[in-house]
Amino acid sequence: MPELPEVETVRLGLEPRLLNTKILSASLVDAKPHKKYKDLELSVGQSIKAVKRRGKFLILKLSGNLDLIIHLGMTGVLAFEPFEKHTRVKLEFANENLYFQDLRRFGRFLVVPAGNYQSMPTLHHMGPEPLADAFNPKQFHKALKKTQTAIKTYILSQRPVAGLGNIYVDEALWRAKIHPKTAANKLKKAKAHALVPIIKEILSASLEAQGTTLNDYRTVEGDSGEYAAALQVYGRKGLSCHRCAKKIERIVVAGRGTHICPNCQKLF
DNA sequence: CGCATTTCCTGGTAGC
DNA sequence: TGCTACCAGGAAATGC
Repeated sequence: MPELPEVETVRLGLEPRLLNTKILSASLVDAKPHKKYKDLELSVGQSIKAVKRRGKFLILKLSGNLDLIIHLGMTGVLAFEPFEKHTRVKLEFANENLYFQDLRRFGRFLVVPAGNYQSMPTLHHMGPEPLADAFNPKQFHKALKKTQTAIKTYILSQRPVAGLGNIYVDEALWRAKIHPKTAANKLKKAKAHALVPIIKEILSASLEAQGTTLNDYRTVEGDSGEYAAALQVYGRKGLSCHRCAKKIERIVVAGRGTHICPNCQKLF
């Protein structure tokens, strides 16, 4: 599913084609106006002045002091060629159209006043970008002190750091030898510190591979990401841990399928 | 406020 | 074979 490397790959594909183009029409296709598809008509006649990303959200900065916010959810795909099925949104430009496909309708596509994210709590309270200097060991350790929530759950909340979803959080915790149920404020300082460069390395490597394609995710050009081959725990239930050869297990944390090596990741 | 649980949504698949 | 039940999960809503 689209997490930071996937969304950034999509952003890079969109930017050169959307910059300084005018939205001629914005229409819902097999979707009704809803909290997740809102105020699209306000984007009509506006020009796209920047194509940004914050965590897993794409933010198109529009000329009329508006932001067009796109979240790919689990199955969202953007492309300039029409899809056969599950198209939800079509944006028309002078020379081409942008289509949004979303099989399971977990995605969002909405227009808000620029920078006004009050109605989007996750975006509003989002932590630092993981590849930026603001995400550093000292600050991360400080953030983890704020709650006793399980470390995996807290990272998924986007508050201590932005952009990680179920795949990369499992990968990072395995690399750092941290059990996902460890209370955030109980994590040893050394472990918290170690997790920071690990997160940066995993996300950078995945971005280099254009992300992880398991099922739906595609680049704007329709290509698959190649990072799936590098996954160490996610989707490897019953297979051998690449570090100690014990079998990878699948547990549930905060209602999410969670992959761990029971030998490398002990809960203290 | 903090934290846990439920909801949304649909194609694939396990089980009978 | 054909049906039902359940699973996947990001973010918001709801519950306590």
